[in-house]
Amino acid sequence: MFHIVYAVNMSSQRDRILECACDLYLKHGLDGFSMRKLARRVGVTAPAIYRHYEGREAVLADVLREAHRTFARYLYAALAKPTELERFIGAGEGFLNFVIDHPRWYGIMHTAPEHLGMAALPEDIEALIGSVHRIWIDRVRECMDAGILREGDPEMTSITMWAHAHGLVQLYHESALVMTEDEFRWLFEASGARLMTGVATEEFARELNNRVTPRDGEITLMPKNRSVKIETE
Amino acid sequence: MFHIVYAVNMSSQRDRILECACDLYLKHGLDGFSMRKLARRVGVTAPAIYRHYEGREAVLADVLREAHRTFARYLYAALAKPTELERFIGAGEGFLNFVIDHPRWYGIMHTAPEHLGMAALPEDIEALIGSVHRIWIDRVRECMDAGILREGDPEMTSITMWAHAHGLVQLYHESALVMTEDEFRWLFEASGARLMTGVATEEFARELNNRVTPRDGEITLMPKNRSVKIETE
DNA sequence: GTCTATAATCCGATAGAC
DNA sequence: GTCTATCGGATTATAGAC
Repeated sequence: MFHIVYAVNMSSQRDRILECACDLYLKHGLDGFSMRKLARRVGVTAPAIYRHYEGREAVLADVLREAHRTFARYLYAALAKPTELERFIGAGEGFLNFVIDHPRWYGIMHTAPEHLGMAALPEDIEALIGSVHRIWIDRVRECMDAGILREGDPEMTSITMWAHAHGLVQLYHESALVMTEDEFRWLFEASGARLMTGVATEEFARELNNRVTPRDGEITLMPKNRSVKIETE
Repeated sequence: MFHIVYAVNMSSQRDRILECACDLYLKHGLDGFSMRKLARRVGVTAPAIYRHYEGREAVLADVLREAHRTFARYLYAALAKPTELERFIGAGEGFLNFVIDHPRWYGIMHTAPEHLGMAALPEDIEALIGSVHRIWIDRVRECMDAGILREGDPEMTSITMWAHAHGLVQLYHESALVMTEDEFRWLFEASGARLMTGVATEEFARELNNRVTPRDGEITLMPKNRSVKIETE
């Protein structure tokens, strides 16, 4: 009788290292992330890692890639929904689910590249970011067309909503808002609704609209979007 | 002829160290902050610092205190304004000015205490935070009474606006929004106005108000406020 | 109050044997 | 591919002389 061992994972060691690196980062954050600890977790000594990765920076770049890819998948799930409103809400839910499921990944995605030992973000990651921006802006645009959101610059409206969501999450994660996960889910929705309907009285809102400050000269609010393929499966 | 040297600064060394610590942190951030570098900046060797501070944590706590105190002073400036609306807008401007003038201080204020080597925030700093929350919530409340903001839970409305402002600043500081300081000032105001008037169409806003999700059971949205004295001068 | 000297750890990365 | 051994550097913090 033969025991056949398939060589399924020819280059598996790099994958194993990446997996451990993600675990390590997700558990102990950026500060607790060192090549030595990573090696210990993989079950080898530190120099062995360097056979598979150029250095710490390269490992972290892969962790970051994994984070962005997972994030994109959470958002892409909304695209399958049938109506504009459902896709819009679905994108918000995807965001919320991701930040709750993977707070540290969300953290590393908002860490300055220099802090990770990189001069700049790798091109493919920037492309991933751009594509996620595009998903979101497209949802806003189609909701404007569908009469759900007010007419206006979709990019501008996107940023207002993005900042609000991002800020809520940051405050929650840094424990400036002390509450349970369930309470935060409720807060996220309730505060989002408040943003939709506005916080000013109708009277003051009218007054505010009359003193709009138009701005000449365009601002590029979000970095340019590049196309990128995402495995939806 | 005598040269009289007054001993004006009896305990000045601690103050000098704190000043250098703030400089060091403001210039090189949390990562570039070490007792040795601090000592070099002060002009002594590292062990000398320990005569005046218990350790790194104690120094950082003082830096943090300085940051919060300055922040509070920026906000308190708005209290002198004559009308509710001006105090409200003044508080927003104070916030914006602070985050632009002192991005790193804003950063350390939103750094997890453990990351600074502390088990928890010192009580007096927590009190400072509480008093700043109170300033802001009071501004919202009086604008509700004055018919500028919609009636509702002032704490809830505060959080929506706070999250939006905080999120914008975070994105700007981490260069997710690439723009000049002037452009950001414009964006901050324009996006704030959007938050005031709402992003949804009136039709959809009505629909949204009809499916409000009431929540039974109170949530403590912000940590309890304690009173604290602030030097306004 | 400040110094020199040093302990005790950690880090990233490399050389060279196997 | 992995190991041992090590380089060269950083850090917090302390002991003891002056």
